[in-house]
Amino acid sequence: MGHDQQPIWRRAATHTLHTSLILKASLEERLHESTGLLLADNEALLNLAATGSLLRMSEIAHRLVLSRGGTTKVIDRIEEMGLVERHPDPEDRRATVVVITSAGRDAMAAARKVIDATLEEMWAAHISTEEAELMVEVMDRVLKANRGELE
Amino acid sequence: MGHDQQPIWRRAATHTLHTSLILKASLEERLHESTGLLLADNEALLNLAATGSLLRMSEIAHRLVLSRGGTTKVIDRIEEMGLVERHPDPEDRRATVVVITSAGRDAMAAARKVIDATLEEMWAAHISTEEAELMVEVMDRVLKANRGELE
DNA sequence: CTAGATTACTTTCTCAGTAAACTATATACC
DNA sequence: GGTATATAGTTTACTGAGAAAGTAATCTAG
Repeated sequence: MGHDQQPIWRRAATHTLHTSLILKASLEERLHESTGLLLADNEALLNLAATGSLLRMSEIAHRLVLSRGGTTKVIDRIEEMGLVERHPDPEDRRATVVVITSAGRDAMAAARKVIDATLEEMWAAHISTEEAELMVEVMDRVLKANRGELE
Repeated sequence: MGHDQQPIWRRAATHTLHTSLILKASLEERLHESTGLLLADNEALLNLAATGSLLRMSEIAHRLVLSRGGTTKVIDRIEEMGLVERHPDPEDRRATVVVITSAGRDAMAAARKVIDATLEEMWAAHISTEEAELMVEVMDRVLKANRGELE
């Protein structure tokens, strides 16, 4: 019943975790349904586009906070769809560089539309600009403080 | 590099999602390592303890935002550990009620310690009381607005 | 009172992701 | 230069969770 007064920070954490769970699931579902992409696929494309279109596998793994094996599968998946290409790195023959294709850029744009529409409906519509600014600040602080927790 | 000015609400969403991802992974890892429980197992115990120690499978599924099949497995797991017991519901023989055992209450207390320690270190230490209060309010608003997104 | 629909739970199949073993290349030390 | 160690990526075995089919019990209509 309502008689357990929880510390405010625990309530903040559980509410945030729970909201993220629901939001992420909805994003994943709508994105997958309309583009065939998973959120991780889209993240990979976004990172590629934001960095001169070219990244090593290990750098992608790091940016997506994903294991190396998991990254192999993400790239397998979107390479199969023609959204990226793998090329050997001439400077280090152990490495593979991944390059986004123009189909990849198109897919990314389509994904952005779906994600933004969902985010506006489920998230932005209920949060003021000031609140959003504070959330960015706070989340950024927490993130920086825990950098290295998950490498 | 930094020339893509994103809308603040998208940045708020991605930061929140990313922070939640890291926090949840750390919680899961530390909890599992020190008690053998998964977060979902702990959630099930918490819900049982908070409601007279007794719930139906379907009610647990609903509270954990988990599929029915997933719930069967959560309860299988913690029943195996002796933390809960399944009993037939005398009022409806299709149903199963789950009851927390005293070992379950002990496990719950141990889990709370680990979780709170982690939360204090990774979360509470970097957020003020006012910020936490605002986060609860905002997350609650978003949650309520999207009630029913994921049933 | 009994045939069909619904509800509660479990089982099976599949999938995304991790961890550890494996292959190939690169670097360090002697 | 040659052996040991480290690094990049892939492969394999496993795990947690979802979806759909399966089983059993209950409810509803006629």
